[in-house]
Formats: sequence, structure tokens, C-alpha cells
Amino acid sequence: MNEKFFDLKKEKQDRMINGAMKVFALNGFARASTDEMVKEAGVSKGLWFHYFDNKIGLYTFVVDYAIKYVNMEMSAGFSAESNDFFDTTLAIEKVKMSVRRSYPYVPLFLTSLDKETNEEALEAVGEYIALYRERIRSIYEQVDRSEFAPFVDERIFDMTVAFTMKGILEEEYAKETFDERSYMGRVKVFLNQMKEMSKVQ
Amino acid sequence: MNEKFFDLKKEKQDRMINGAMKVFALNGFARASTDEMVKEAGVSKGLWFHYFDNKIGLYTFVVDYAIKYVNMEMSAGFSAESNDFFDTTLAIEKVKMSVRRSYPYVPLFLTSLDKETNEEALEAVGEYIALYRERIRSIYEQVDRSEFAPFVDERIFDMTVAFTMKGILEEEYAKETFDERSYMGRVKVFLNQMKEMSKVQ
Amino acid sequence: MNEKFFDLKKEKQDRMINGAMKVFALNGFARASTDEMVKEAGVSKGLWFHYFDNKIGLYTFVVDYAIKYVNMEMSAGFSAESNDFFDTTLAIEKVKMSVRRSYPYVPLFLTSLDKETNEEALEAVGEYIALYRERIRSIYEQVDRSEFAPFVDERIFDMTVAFTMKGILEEEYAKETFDERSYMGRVKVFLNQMKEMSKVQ
Amino acid sequence: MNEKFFDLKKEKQDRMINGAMKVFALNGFARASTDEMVKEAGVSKGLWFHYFDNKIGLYTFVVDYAIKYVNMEMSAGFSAESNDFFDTTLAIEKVKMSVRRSYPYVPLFLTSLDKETNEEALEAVGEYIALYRERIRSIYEQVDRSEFAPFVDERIFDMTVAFTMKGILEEEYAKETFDERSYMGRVKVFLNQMKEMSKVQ
DNA sequence: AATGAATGAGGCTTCATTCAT
DNA sequence: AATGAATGAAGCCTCATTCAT
Repeated sequence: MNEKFFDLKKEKQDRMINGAMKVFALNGFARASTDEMVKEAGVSKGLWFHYFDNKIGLYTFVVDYAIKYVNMEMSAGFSAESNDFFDTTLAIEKVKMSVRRSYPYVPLFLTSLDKETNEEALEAVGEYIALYRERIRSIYEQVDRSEFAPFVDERIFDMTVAFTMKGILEEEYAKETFDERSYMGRVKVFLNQMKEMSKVQ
Repeated sequence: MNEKFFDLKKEKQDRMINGAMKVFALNGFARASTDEMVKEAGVSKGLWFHYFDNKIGLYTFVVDYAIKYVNMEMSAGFSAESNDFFDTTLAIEKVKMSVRRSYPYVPLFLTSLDKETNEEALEAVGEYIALYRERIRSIYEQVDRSEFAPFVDERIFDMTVAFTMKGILEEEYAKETFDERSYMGRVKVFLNQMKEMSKVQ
Repeated sequence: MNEKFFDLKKEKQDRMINGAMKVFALNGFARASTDEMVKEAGVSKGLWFHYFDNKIGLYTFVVDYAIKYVNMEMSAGFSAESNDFFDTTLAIEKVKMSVRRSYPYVPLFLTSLDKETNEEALEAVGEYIALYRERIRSIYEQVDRSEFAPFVDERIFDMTVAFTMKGILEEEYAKETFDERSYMGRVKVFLNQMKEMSKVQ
Repeated sequence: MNEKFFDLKKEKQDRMINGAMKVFALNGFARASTDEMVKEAGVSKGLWFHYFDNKIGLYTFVVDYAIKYVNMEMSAGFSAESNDFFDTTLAIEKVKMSVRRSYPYVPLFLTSLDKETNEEALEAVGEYIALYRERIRSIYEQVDRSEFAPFVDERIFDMTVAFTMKGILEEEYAKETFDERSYMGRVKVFLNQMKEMSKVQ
């Protein structure tokens, strides 16, 4: 990419980033249309390719940017009241929602990365994603699971939570407009039930 | 479509069906390429359009076929040893795996329908899918949940199971080759844990 | 072509010939669709190519056939009551109409040859057409023009008649169904006026 | 269509318009190939669809353009020295020839519209053509026919002139290159003869 | 910096023609 | 003799990318 991108007015940068994320998130790499991004961002087609060599370059940039931003917000705003599993999970979701206020499609975009099947895209972006996953993993490493019943296998449990929350997120984004309250409500109800089910009784 | 399709040698029919399912499942309707299907099936491009009027016609056919086949296998082979929730769920997965032996991409293809965003495709196929979902729902209606602890909300529980199993399936299909043993192993372990967690203790 | 074509039942031969003529006449060589001919004639696609090597071979055959048939009918049925220009012209039209009863599209088909722009088609068929035109010309050579006013140039006059009658024919074929009475009526009225205008007064 | 088309260099606009007209005029709507137009005009295939949504949109535009241009030239340059039928007809032909110097295929293209059979094309373009025909008709309404002999039926006479001149035009266009002098020569000779034949003697 | 005109490969579909039965 | 399944080149159109301004 062309580093001069960052000399643009912040507002224009963000319009471009949001346009790209939205279209990538909703369509995946291969089906994402540059024309649609152009319309979404209100910027000329030529400009995209002035700053980003090609579609894959843009994709790489946007993935990187999204992850960096989430990491930043985590470092800054992350504050699980405790290191309880559920508090932690909820805190991560709160971070996502806060990111969403600046970059509305980051949560869906990150989630969409799992679905990506285009080999070129995966090649270019695999490492970034691994880093992000590692970050999340490391947070969970420090989580206190002492209240979990002995029959609860950590990996299965985490997988269950991850897949389900991803499902809820996608369903909420599939609605006309994303409703943060509705989303967080469903997440809390879900986590509560998982808490009840997992604890020693 | 041209009904003469069914006069073709079964093996050729299946090559075409499998080719179409694979490419649709992996790419979604809009991005699925007829050229790729043609290569997968080892037939000429012209032949597709000899039997199927157009892409949407082919899609409709394949969705219909997949669902009919699963329904058939369910009617024939479905045998939950009991009407226990977990036995039932496992029995459904066994049906999917048995279908998979004839049509390797049916399970992923059915799952992929949830992601479909193309309006034309949804229009054409919405009804079939609704029927399939209704069938699944009606099975779960007769399930015995008496052993569930009182704090287990049925809808949240089912959603959790559904999203997680979909996640496992997609992960397994993302591997080089789908390994039925690996998949069923993970499913069983998951369901066992959910059983432990949900029952009165 | 394969001469065994003539061993087919006459009725089938004619169905094929008429189908081809109709589609060629209405669409020109290049745009004429074999599928349409197949439907028109109720004969399988393979059969066309069994008897005629390719589209151009079929075209050649049909042009040849149409011209031969018209020539035959002329030799047989042609009987201008006199060698007056207008009687002769009318007699030719009567021949066309009689041909039309066996091969409904022959008159339009012959006319359509003038519009043909496809080089390959013209190449293949130019000679036949020249023969036909020569035949017509030779008939007119023997026509008595003694009643024409001196200012009437033979070539211009003939051209005027030819173009106008072609125009009338095409207009009549453009109607839902060709109405012989309507056509002959218009022709007679036209010729009468030309007669009035051309004679010494 | 994309109105930006008119911002292109006039020369390029005209190359595209002429390419389209030529191919449409010679082949009719359905058989006209965009590839051929592209080659004629020396521009890329993509560009056509940048300016014109699709083939029918291009066709509509070109018909409209041709008619507008002829109308304009008529308003500007039309000057029958008298309202005599033959002077008027000749004046119209002069207008066509003047248009031809900028857009060589307009006269043939307009003539070809009568042959058009494609329903979609007729639907899109019927109104424009009707307007053009009405314009021509209204000119002839004011023509003085007082010198016509009483046996001359106006409608038959006009039809004769129209069909014959169309025939001459098509013959001239069928030659290697259109020769204006040859064309106008034939037209004049033809009209003179018609004049002689139609007047009271 | 910014635009959008311009390109051409690739996508879906049609159609003349071939071939197995 | 007869069928129609099968092929692939060509048709219309889209879209990522380049380039002149």
C-alpha cells in the first residue's frame, strides 16, 4: 500500500475503510465489488488503486487495520471486573461494540474471516488472523475456571461459546440495522445460561 | 429443467449434482462458477444448459434434490433409539453422514443455505428450505426434555447446539478432506458435555 | 447433401423443406436457428445434419429447390394470355401463388435472397440466383412494350415494378397470415395504375 | 445510457455511433454483434457497456440519434424549391445524403428499421420511428399534386415511389462503397420518369 | 491528489455441429 | 433411419485493474 493514505483527512480514510469492510464483510473477498465500495465511500475508483495496489492489498490492509484497532481498544478499554470466564467474555464483546461505534462493520468483518475460502486472500491474511486469535487465546489463558464443574472440558466449552456468539452476531447483522441492545441482551442471556450449566451444583 | 436429466446414467447425474453442490456450497450462488462445476463434473458447459435452463434453475434443482434426499434418508433410516434430545440429534447427524456417502457436499451445502444472500436465489429456493427447517423442527417438538434442569431455556439451548454443530461441520469441511470419524467424534464429545451440563444434578 | 433425402416420404421431405424455408425467409441465413427449424418440421436435429452437411449445405439445397420448383411451375403452368407486360407480370405472380400452396414460404424466401448479406451464403448460392433472374429476364425480353409511351425507359420501369411488388409481398407476409386475395388485389391495382401511367395517351 | 458519453471527443463519439449503426443496419438488432461494433469503432468492449447499459439501450440510443439528426438537418437544410412532389422528394434525399457525410450509415439504418422483427427492439424504438414517419408524412401532406393525371391514385403512387427508392438505396449500399453521385443520379432519373408518367398529357 | 475513462479476461448463456445409440 | 445427448466457440455483459488528464 501507499503510506500516503494516512495523510488523507481522517474522515476520508474512515469512509474508505468502512466502505471496504462493509462490502468485504457482507460478500467475502472474491465477491466483494470495488464498484460497491466506491459507492459506499463516495470516493473515486482510481483512488483505491492509488493507495492500495490491488484488491488483495486492500483486503490485507483492512484486516490488519481492524485487528490493530480491536487490539488497541482492548489494551485501552479492556477491563474485566474480574478474571471470571463470563465477565471476560462479556468485556470482550463490549470492546467490540465500542469499536463498532467508529467502524460499524469490524465485528462482522472479523467474524467473516472464518468463512473466507479464497486461497489468495487466506494466504495474504493468515498471519494477521493468527495473531488476533493468539491474543484472544492469551486472554482466556488467564481466566479463572475454578467454578466449572469437573465434567466441563475447557476446549469444548470455549468452542461452544465461540460458535454460538458468532452465530448470534451474524443473525443480528442480518437484520435491517444492527441493534446493539438486542445483541448484548442475547449475549448476556446466553452467557448466563452457560454459567448456570457449567458450575458445580 | 429438462426431465430427461433423469435418463442419464446415474453415475453421470451424480457427478453433475456433486459438482454443482460442491461449487455452490463453497462459493454461494452468485460467486459459483459454471466453468468450475463443469470441470468438477467432467462434462461440457453446453450440457448444463441442455438440462438446466440457467444457473438459478440448476440451483433450485440442487437445493430441492439435497433436501429431498435428506428427507428420504430420514424417513428410511432415522431411528433415534429413544426420543432423548441427544440421541435424536446424533441420529440426525448420522443421517447426514449417510447422505454424505452418496453426495459428499450435501451437509455443507445445506448449511451454506443460511449464508445465502443473493435475492434471486433466496426467492427461488426459500420455500424448499422452509419445508426442511419445519421438518427438523417437528422432530425436535417430540423430544423429551424432562431430564433438563429447570434453568435450561429450551430456545437458548437449541440455538447453542445448532450453532456449535454448524461450526464443527464447517471446520471439518475446511480440512483437506472431510473425515467422518473426526466429525462424529467431535459431535459426540460435544453432545455429551451438553448433556452433562444440562441435566439435573 | 445426402441424396437419400429423396427416399424419405414426400410428406416428411416437404415438412423439412418448408421448415427450413420459413426460418431462412424470416431471419436470413445467419440468424436462422436450427432449433427453430427442428420445431417447425417436427424432425430431430440429428436428421438435418444426416442429410445436409451443415447449415450452408441446407441453405444451398433449399435455394436450389425453391428455384427449381418455381421454374417447373413456370414451364408447366405459365400462360400469359398475351405477351403484354402486365399480363406477363400478373401471370408470374399467379405462378408464385400456386407454388405457395405447396411451399408457403417460397415467394418470401426468394425475395429474401436479395437482402442476404452473409458472404458465405451469397458465395454458395449466387449462381442459382443468377439463373433464376436470368429466367425472369428472358421472359421479359419477349414482352411487347409497343404501347409504352416513348418517355418510358424500360429498365427504370421494370425496376419500379420489381421493387414495388417486392415491397407489397413483404408487407403481406408481415401480416399474421398471408392472404392471397389481399395480395393479388393490391398487385392488380398497382399494375393497373402503372399501365395507365405508361401508355400513350 | 450514461450521459457522459457526450463528453467524449466528438470524433470518438462518432466512431462509436457509426460502428453501431453500420452493424445494426447490416444485420438487424438480434444478429448485430457487439464484438463487430467494437472492432469497427476501435474501442474496447467494456467501454460500450460503460456508456450504454446493454444492447437494447445502445440500439435505442442510435435510433434516436439518427432520427434526431435527420430531423435537425431537415429543419436546417430542407428547402424544396417548390412544394412540387418531386422537388420535395429530391430535397429529402439531399438531406439524407448530407447526413450521410457525417454518419455514413444513417440512410441505410433508417431503412433497415422497416425490416426489424425483434420484439424487444421494436418495443423500445417504435415510438421514435412513428414520430419520424409522421414527420415525413406531414411533409407530403402539403405537397401539390395538381399536375397529377386523374387516374393517379395518391396512395399507390406514393407507395411505388417509396418502395422503389428504398430498393435503389439498398442496392447502392450493397456495392463495395456507397457512391453518392450514382445514387442521386438513379434517384433523379427515376423521379423524372415518374413525373412524366403521372402528369396530364 | 483525484477522477473516471478505458481495458480485457472471465462469467453466464446460446447455438451450429458431432456422435453414440 | 433417426434420435437427442454432447460439445465448444461465440455472444452479451461484468468487473478488477490501468492510465490519461
